[in-house]
Amino acid sequence: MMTETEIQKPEPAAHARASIKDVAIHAGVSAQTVSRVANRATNVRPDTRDKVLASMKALGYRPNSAARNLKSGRFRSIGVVTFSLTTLGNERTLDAVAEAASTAGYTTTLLPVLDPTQLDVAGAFGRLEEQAVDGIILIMSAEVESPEKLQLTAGLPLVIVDSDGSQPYNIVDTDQEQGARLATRHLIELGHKDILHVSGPAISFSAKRRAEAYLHTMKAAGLDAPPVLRGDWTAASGVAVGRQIAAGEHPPTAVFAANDQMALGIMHAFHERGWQVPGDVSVVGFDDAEDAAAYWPALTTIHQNFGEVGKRATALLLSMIDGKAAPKNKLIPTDLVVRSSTGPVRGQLSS
Amino acid sequence: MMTETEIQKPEPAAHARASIKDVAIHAGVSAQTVSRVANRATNVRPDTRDKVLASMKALGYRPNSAARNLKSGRFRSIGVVTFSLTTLGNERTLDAVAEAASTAGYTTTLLPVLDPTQLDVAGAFGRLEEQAVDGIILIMSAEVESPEKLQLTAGLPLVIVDSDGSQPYNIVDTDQEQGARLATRHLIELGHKDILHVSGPAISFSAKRRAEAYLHTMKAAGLDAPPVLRGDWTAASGVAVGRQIAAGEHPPTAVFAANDQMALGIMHAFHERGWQVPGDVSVVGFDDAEDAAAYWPALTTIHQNFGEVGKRATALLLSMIDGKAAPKNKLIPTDLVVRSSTGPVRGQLSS
DNA sequence: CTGAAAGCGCTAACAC
DNA sequence: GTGTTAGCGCTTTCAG
Repeated sequence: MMTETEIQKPEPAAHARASIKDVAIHAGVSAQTVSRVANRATNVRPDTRDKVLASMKALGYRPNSAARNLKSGRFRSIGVVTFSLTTLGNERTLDAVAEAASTAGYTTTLLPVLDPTQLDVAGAFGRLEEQAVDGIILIMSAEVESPEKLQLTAGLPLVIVDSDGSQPYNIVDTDQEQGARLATRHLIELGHKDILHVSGPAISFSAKRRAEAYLHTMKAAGLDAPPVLRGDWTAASGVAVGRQIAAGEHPPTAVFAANDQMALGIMHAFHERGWQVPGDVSVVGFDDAEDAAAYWPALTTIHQNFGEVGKRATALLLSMIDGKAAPKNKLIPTDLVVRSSTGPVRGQLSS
Repeated sequence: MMTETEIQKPEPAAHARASIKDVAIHAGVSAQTVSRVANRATNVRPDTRDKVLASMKALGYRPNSAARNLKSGRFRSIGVVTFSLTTLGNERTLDAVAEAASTAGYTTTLLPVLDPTQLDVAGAFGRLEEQAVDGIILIMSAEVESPEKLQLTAGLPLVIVDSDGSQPYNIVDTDQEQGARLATRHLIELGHKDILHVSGPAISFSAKRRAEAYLHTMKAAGLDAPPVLRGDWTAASGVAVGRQIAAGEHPPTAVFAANDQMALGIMHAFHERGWQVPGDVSVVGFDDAEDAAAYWPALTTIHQNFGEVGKRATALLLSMIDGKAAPKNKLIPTDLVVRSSTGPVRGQLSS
């Protein structure tokens, strides 16, 4: 039981906001005039505007975006679906998306999918559409097993970053094939013949496309490609695979890792084994991670333009939201960044 | 001129959503009944519910969250203000925030501040409050020069991650002092006396607190602390500082870097110089970056529990949004992770 | 169990 | 230049 003398603040949410009406009353004008001032309409007399501005300040007025959204039918926010920010270059793409969106006056709403299999459940994906967003960017990195299920977002504009390209959606992605070709050719041009590829998880479209391009490029050069090894994108898996390579009977003279983190781990394993990089074996990565130049040795890698991918994806989505037609399936080219982890073939390794 | 025979879809935004009214008409019931079904109210006859459900499906009905927000006065979204996702552990904190928020049924809205000085402008920060969020988490990493200005968010619940602690806000952060003490003591216990500290940017509170704790710990052990060197958190700056150290006359036997990226760069510079780590000089980092174990050598570092920081910050903000009182200034402890970059003092370095 | 009415805060359209 | 009216889509009363 509570005593009646204790006055309890009744509002559950402590911040009771002043509405446009309150300001109107306070300033002795109509709500419409307050609205005009808030929206910087020109047809308000200066002294009226000042009066309203003063009242807004006095009452701590801030427009209620829910009401604005309701009127406009727009949320001015784009949803980004991710599985994890901490792996891969997802956060770099997200950063670019957030920046591009912000520049366009949009906010970015994170719609994390805690469990990838969730997406395969109709209901779960359907929930996305209830979110206060005008469109969705799916940074999936291919963890979705059956993208057909994405049909469920039929109602909202959707742009996919990273996909196998077989889906009827708008896709913006790094040109994986071109990048993998660049990496493989670089090694071939250095004279390497025994080039091993360490791929990403089987489920990943990017990994698959990089591996395929590697295979094609080897074949085109008349080289035999040894069986592709597989990591899970993490540096730890790179260490494991690297040790496996280092323990093998026929060590390659060069390794093309499907991402920089695995390349880092692979080099770690090679150092453990006492191999010189690139003296004994050359290593190329993929991504151009922020720290790649500080790895030991500085990593030769394929520069992915995550910023451009994020920017393009956002621009595309925004134009879809505006109902404009837009070009689909934009592929962003990569660049080879030669640093110190690759070199010409030298002697034969003593195993 | 357009021909009249061509029928043009008039909607600017291509996705015309069915409203609750449309469903009501389609199902031959009132809008209320549809609302009840949508909200899983129990008092609806099963066959009525099925009828409504069918209509919802047929029309592709999805509730409009703007309208809901307007009624409820809540957005069920928390805003996260960041300056950059790509540096530091920001994205790991963000990931944890997004996950915790999602679990609580909240969405996470990114409010990127493209230019840190923006925050110092009253108007700019004021805009945040117009966003469709119920509270704000500021992951500032101390790039704000005058946090007093944050007073401007008076209207919305606010939690700050990383701060100098002098502000009257709710703060959740890693226990920087404890971590830096751990790192410094570890080196001292290994017998090191010449321990150099490479700090982060002068503006950063974390950097400042780590440096102070290092200084205190050295002093407490009766050791002289050489002047603190300074990087900008990046691996590149680590390389630069590392080269500076490697070129110096009196090389230290150990270096405590204020973050892992700089430690990586410092080790890179030492390798260039031909120094063994930890044979000639030991290196400790701070953060326990995802790849730290794959650096060469595997980096001894201070594990920051970003996940816990993000989770706590979110929990705190959520309870503030619910108007509950909450403990403030929660500091999350760190752990020392000993790997292979630190060892006992050996011989004197030949310079 | 279901429906009708009212209103959340804002703005477009139209008065004056 | 300013006020009035109406309604965005939904939910919370209150009636039946």
